[in-house]
Amino acid sequence: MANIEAVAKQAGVSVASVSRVINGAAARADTEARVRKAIAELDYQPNSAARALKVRQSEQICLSFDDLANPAYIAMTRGVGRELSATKYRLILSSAFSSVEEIVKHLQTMGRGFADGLIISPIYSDERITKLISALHMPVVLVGTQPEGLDVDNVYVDSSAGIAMAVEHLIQTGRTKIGLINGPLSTKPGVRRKAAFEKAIKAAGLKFDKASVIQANTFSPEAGYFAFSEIADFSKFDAFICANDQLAAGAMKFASENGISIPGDIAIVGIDNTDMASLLHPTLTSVDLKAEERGEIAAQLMLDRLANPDRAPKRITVEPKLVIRESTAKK
Amino acid sequence: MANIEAVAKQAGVSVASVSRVINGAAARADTEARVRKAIAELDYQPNSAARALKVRQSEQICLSFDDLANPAYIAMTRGVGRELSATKYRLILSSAFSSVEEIVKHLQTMGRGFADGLIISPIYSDERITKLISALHMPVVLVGTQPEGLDVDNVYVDSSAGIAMAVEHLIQTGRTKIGLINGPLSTKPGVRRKAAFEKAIKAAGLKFDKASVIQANTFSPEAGYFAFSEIADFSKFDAFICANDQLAAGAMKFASENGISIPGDIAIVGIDNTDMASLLHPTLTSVDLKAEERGEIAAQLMLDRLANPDRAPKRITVEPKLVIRESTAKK
DNA sequence: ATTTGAACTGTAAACGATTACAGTTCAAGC
DNA sequence: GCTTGAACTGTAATCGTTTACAGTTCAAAT
Repeated sequence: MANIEAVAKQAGVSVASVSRVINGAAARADTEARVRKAIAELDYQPNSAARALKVRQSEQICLSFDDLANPAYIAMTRGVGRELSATKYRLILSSAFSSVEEIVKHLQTMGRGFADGLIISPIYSDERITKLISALHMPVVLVGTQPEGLDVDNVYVDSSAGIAMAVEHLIQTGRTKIGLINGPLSTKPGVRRKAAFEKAIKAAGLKFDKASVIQANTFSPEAGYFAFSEIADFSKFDAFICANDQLAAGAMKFASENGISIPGDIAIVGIDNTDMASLLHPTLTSVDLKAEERGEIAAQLMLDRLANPDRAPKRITVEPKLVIRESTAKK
Repeated sequence: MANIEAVAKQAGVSVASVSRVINGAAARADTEARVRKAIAELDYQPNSAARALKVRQSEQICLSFDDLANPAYIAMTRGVGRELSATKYRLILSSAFSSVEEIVKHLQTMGRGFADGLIISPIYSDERITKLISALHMPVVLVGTQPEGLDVDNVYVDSSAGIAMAVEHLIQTGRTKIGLINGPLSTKPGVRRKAAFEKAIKAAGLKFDKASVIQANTFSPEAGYFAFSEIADFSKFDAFICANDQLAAGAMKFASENGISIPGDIAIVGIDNTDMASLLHPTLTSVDLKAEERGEIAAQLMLDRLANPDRAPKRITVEPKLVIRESTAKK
């Protein structure tokens, strides 16, 4: 494969001139023409490793999250990808972590300068992760709740506000016996949603009952199905908020198989407003946490930070939005 | 940031020794200990660009496909990612192409050696792409139908056989007036599914009517919904095969909104057997094209090829499987 | 024709690793 | 203590770029 020296020789100029033509610096018209011709003749492509070594930039941005099966993260990836596609930066994906160990290991290999920046949306909270992130010699944008002692660019969505909206909406449509199908408490969203739910219930003037929170052990449809199947007495409830749409979909499946009418007997609201929400039957009321938009914003923050390394960390807050559909129609 | 020379100085050895310790070559126990100590003290991480330049390997594999919104590709990504996660290779994602132009442009920048291999699953067929792939100085694994004149590693699923299974199943459950909601004819799957459908209908002894093929203009739920909404006379049909699950989901939504009973009036079978198939109402019979498995196999082929650059191209065929659910229950 | 300064070009030194090759150390066997 | 060969270590060249700096060209102004 031809290198820059071969091109220079072919064009009868110096390597410096070739480099300048490639990188758009000024050159005499005929110099440029000869270089371009030589490049075409030799089918030359600059070596990106050599360039990265010299200019100390990889032109790659790494996106890291925990669960490639979760549509919310896919949406986020789409947002990041779209924002990056018009730039020189490439998107590297690191995902499918099953444990905190793997995340830590991954973050450790991050230090090798193969990426210019890291956009990370961790759902597990662990001190080691916090420590490693702050030791990273690289710009970091954190999507999600910022842990204690970390001060990096951050895009945040107030999911508590979203849950409050959901509770309010359920009350307005005549429900008072509201439950929560929550995700695992080992995750940050799990912890936060539970707290937000309790707060919202109390704020609405209802009394909070611990038994109204049902823990699923993953954020999957299967877990939602199982959670519903474990409920002994559905008469205690007239509505459920589910910690994400997938749990909601699973729960609705159990309901339809077991003659529980939605929204007649039980209203359901999901979280994330993923594509499936409008395809389920009945269509699913869901709190849109704007994953795609958060991805876009994260990418913008990263690009901004890369252009401007010394500015103070920013935090951008995204407002959730309740999208009302059939699954919470008035009784 | 410390480099290998700083480590060497700190440890009182040569850079060569440091490099050898890092890369696992033999060293005296006390040399190794001192190097490791220095590495820890300086928080040293080898520079991957320098390494890539010298050893002529980027340790990155690029996965490229057209539509990040399509769950089938997400599943494929999961397969590739899982297979790669135990290796030294990182996964780069290139996606969200909207046009052939973008794909071509992308493939052109591919030549720069930032990846050691390319796994590509193109849905648009275009001569330029074929040409560029064969001009690529890099191992390529193609997921999908291999175009004329390309001879690279290939993982292939016989979707025609899958469609034949679907037709057969529909006939067995008492349907004879079968339609196809097809994807765009500008894509390879669109073209192939149409041909496969016609062939399967004839093979089953039914007579093929051109009007039974309805063209959607994307592979999305919206397009499926719209396709169904354009059907003037549903009495001409008692079943539809949809070119993917998303089209099927959209069609089913239209049906449920318009009092068309599934499977009572119309049976539906999807293609891809994505996660949503079992969550829809009724649950969706679907032809599993094994996207995740194809991703795994593609990654294996790539790793094998990287370890063994001179072997002849292989083609691996995956068998589709019909997963029967409620949407095609007997009348 | 000469001056002048802008515009361009070439030389050579980096960037940070790997590795061939030659030189050194070291334990074992005498 | 000496020889021997294996095991280890260090020197220095190399990978393919970019870019500071010095040198050259060239058109316009005198």
